[in-house]
Amino acid sequence: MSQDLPITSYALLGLLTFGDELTGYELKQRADSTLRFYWVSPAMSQVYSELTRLSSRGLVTAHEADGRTTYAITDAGRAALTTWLEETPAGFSVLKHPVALRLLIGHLVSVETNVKMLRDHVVALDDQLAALQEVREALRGADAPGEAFHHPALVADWGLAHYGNERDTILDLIRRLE
Amino acid sequence: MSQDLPITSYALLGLLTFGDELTGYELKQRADSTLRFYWVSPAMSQVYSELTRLSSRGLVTAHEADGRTTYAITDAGRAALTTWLEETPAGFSVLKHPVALRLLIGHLVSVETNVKMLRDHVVALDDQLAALQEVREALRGADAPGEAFHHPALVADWGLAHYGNERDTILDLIRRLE
DNA sequence: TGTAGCATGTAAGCCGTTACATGATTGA
DNA sequence: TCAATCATGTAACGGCTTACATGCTACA
Repeated sequence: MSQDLPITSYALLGLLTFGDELTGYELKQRADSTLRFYWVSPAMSQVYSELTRLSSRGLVTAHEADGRTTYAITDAGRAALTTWLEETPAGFSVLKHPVALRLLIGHLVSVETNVKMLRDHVVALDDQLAALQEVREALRGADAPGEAFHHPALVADWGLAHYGNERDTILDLIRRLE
Repeated sequence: MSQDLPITSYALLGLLTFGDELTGYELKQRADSTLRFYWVSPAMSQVYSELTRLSSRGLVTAHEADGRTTYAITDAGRAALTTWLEETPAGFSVLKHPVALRLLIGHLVSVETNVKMLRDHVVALDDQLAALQEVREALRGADAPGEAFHHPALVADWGLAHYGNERDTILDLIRRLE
């Protein structure tokens, strides 16, 4: 039955479980607005190739109209996702944090260089938080337990806490460096 | 001069700035004990190939003795690292969090399945925290400002805060799900 | 005596990115 | 009319992993 797929492929398939039918282009937009905070937003070209793969396995169906192709998840797709969720362990998260990596070897540069990097990162975190806050707001109205966007809302709250905590931690580090 | 390298290559080079000379095998162990919390711990085979690359660019020198080859950073290596730190922007962190991704589509499975996944993740976080705590303890004695392991200690504290905060957030999510 | 750790690599292959290419539609 | 957005791909390539291979040393 369903051989396993790269996680990104399951992720894209998962974005099709919210009741609508999307083009590759739209799926990429959805990935940009949600997936990128906890996973990665795959390149446009990868979205198309994953859709081709999912389609070849019968996990999505393609519908063509006016030169655009929309994709919908199939029953087999939903089943594959469900068994993936139920039967494979999640595995630990991977954090690739260039700021932490650079601070690790901060002895090579001046305190000011390190502090500047951290301050810039706080600004980037503020941007990230603002973007995520917008996503969170968009879910209001359907985010109660049992409603369509309950889980996305939980994850968005998680993300807000995550990036907010990181902001606090960085501000603390700046104080310790100065 | 120094073309740029993949970040992992800079990371490994950075691990050689703490005053000693390591074999590929030992470098991998150092990566496992520090780098993996904020970046990735490259596969053994990649450590060797990165060392070959760094060596071919004159950023490290190899010394052979008793069938083991140790590597030391060169002045050119230190210079390349410093300009990298000073002149290229850090870029934002990438988080690949399978637990968050799975929770996003948690509507496909039961509350119990979601809660179990989160509980398992808390256990994994505890392991991670314990390992990082050990690393942090090993730095005591040379972690004051100006001392050799000041920056690694700062980053370790960051990591402890990071994973500790995540633990709290997950416990909160479990409460909201139940 | 055999297993675990030390030590060093090669080869194949996948995931994912960037660069390249094309064309329609909409709005300034 | 020109730029931005929508829409869909192909090709090349790099980074990184897994699997495969080899051999030595220390220890239970």
